[in-house]
Amino acid sequence: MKLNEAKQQFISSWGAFGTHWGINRTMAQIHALLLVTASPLTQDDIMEQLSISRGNVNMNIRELIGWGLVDRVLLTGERKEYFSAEKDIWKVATQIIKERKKRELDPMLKLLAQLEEIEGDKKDRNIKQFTDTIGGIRKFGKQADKMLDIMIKAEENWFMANLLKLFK
Amino acid sequence: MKLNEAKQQFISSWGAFGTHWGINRTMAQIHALLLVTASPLTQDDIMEQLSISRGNVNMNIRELIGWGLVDRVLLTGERKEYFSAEKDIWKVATQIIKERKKRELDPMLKLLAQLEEIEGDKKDRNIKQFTDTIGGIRKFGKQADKMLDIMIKAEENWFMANLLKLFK
DNA sequence: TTTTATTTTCAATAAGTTTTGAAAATTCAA
DNA sequence: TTGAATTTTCAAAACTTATTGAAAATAAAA
Repeated sequence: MKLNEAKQQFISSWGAFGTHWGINRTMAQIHALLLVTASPLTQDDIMEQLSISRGNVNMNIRELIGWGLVDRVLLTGERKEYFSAEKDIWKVATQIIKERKKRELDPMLKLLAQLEEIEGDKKDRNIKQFTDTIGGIRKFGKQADKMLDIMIKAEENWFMANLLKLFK
Repeated sequence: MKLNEAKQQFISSWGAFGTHWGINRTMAQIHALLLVTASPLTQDDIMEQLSISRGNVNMNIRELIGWGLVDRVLLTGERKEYFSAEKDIWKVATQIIKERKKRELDPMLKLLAQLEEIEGDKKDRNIKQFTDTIGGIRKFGKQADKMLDIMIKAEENWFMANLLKLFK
């Protein structure tokens, strides 16, 4: 397999993969393209390589920046903006975990806590089933929350450890 | 808050939550409804409680059965089919992990292995960037794969399952 | 300042996905 | 068998989300 063929395949699969995770195809494809490209790219490069419109690139790039997965890069002497993706997959993963935790898990845990404070006779079969299920989900969610914090910390420490090595 | 209000809220939030995970709103809502309802329900019950069509219930229930999250229940003397959801959230989670691993992670790892076998000079900056990134993602994916297997095993193993209950 | 390059916005439209509902198929009892 | 109850299917319609592209805004150069 040739490099360009392989790139195309990766971009296309990563895009399809994304749709199973509530991420839009194009956003995942742009991310994939930036992941496997050594040098930063401009909006025009991305438009051309993925055959998509300027507006589409612009919106999705900004979304990726919002997720902390892509950075604007300013090349000296260049008028255009360039973009590049974090290549360390652990950093990518912890960044995604951090964001999804904040956007989804945290609000869900808050809601579940409220739902457990239900009025009525705790002996009632229906009420019991409800509070038991909600309680179970909440406990599970809290557990997951803790575990993810540990993963994030581990990655940050690893990063710090490596950063410090540079100064030794 | 009253039971029915709380149920409605849970169903609606669980549905919205699902859309961020590539699951359709209705499927997640049906799952939520079955999770918080003590007794099994018929298609008609679900139609009524969620105000959706018969066809919609039927398709999504079958999808949920395909994911191993919902079971058909036959009540003696009843002509209609009843449906109920697994209520133990750990079992729900491991079931989802198992399925997604099979449907998404395994094929992705297979593809990444192929993409690493690329033709050309390994010293070339572009080729190096590509194989490094793909290799990194693959290593990470394999790691995740192992970790998920451990979680699944833990849940399936009686002793470990009981040990885990201490943390639930 | 004016001009030109570049980025951003957003209404219109295209594409994709979900839902409906009626007809067909199936199941079970009489 | 036949017929009523129930489940399944699937084309068409409704709804949702993504994409385009041209116009407006912004930034840099002349």
